[in-house]
Amino acid sequence: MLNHIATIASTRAVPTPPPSIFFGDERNSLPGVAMRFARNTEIYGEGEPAEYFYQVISGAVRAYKILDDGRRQIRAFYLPGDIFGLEAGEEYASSADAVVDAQISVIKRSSVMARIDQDRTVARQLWSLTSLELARVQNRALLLVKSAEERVAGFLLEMARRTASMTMVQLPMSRQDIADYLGLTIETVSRTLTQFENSALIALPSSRRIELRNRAALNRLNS
Amino acid sequence: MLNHIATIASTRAVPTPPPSIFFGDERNSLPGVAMRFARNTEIYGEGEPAEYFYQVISGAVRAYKILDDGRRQIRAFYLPGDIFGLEAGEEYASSADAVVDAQISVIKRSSVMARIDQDRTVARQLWSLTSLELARVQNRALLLVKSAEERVAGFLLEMARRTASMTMVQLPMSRQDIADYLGLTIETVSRTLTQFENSALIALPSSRRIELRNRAALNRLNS
DNA sequence: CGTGATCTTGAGGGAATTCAATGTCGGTGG
DNA sequence: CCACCGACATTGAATTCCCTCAAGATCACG
Repeated sequence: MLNHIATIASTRAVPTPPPSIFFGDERNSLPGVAMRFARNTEIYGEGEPAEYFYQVISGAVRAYKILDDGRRQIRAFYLPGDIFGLEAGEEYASSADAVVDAQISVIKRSSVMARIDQDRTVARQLWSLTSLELARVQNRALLLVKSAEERVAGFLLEMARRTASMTMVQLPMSRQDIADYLGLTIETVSRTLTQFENSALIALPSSRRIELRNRAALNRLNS
Repeated sequence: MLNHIATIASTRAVPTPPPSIFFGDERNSLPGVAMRFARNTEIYGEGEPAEYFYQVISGAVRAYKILDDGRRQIRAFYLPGDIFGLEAGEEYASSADAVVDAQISVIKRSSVMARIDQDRTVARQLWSLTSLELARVQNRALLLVKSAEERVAGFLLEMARRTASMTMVQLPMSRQDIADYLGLTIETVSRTLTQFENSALIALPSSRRIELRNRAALNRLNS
């Protein structure tokens, strides 16, 4: 929708130095091309030929699917270091766009596939990464059968873990994004967060900054 | 829980002749060893070292996870022809047991991995199969954010497609299994089915046999 | 300082769960 | 053969949790 031309410097702390290589070992790596995507711009669309693999350098990406009735399901958030768009099939199964202005390393799928024959570790990495993605989706599916409290607690803990921050989580995404990721409404997400605040599980210095004040209790909710 | 010793012949029609090979092409296949698992017996447990890959020959298998509070989430049902237990990591991420008495073809993971170096198609197949599993889980996650009607309709259509039966679906699993798969209660599943019956979308000659009488309407619910 | 986007809060309603009772089916033993 | 038994399934009534609709509040930005 909105294509901000200006490039906004990401203020979120990058937890791990994003590797500049996609596949292979250090001696024999496949470098990607860095690209910039403005906030809310599409990276690829569902059903398009899967010609590229991607890795987040900075910013954040969401993969999503729009249902026939207009509802949106966010399938994943990708943060710096995360690889996405790894399709074994010929087409992307989801759409992806930038949550905030993002730097993305892009590599041609065909060049990775060509490397498979020479470098056996590449094939193994493709499998590993897909398997990791599978585990992530299984975990989200687990969230989706739980109560709103459990879902939000699980989300906060996941974000804290992935940004490697012990207590302070800086969210790049809106409440609507969180709601569409957790299968809840924006109001329920908001209410649950204020409830957590009232119970002193978290503090909310601003709507996008969340301080985890009682990890043990949150973990208990995560059951 | 119950370990029936007697082997009950599966009465469910096998939709596709289950292939006897796991990996590689026809000339160069890796055969598995056929094993029998009685109803409700465990095939592997979550956290155990992933030493084998499996393929269903006959019967049905469920992969599941037990939550801390005792709830059970069924992550997948595997039917004849389906391959499961394909872990890239060292441990199984779910438990698996036989829904009904089942014949399972078992192959050592290490023997498959050894074949990778000689046969490049094996690596590709491992990736492909994991990617297929990923797509299946994404689809289930999509179901989990929908209404009870939509979930049950989606489940029926999925089962019809996978058993390649146009109208009559023979369910190997109980209502509780379906409920744990769809993230609903057993009562809601039952109520939704009778509602479908009253609306003439399905017929229920017995609780485990379901005739799809109005696919178009079911598809519409699947939105 | 105004404006639109985002977020929070409130009230009411609805869908699914919970709790409880009844019904049905298949297998087994009298 | 049929009557009983346990497992499984259906149905009903009450409750709960989350959604919907609506109104304010807050924030970012021009």
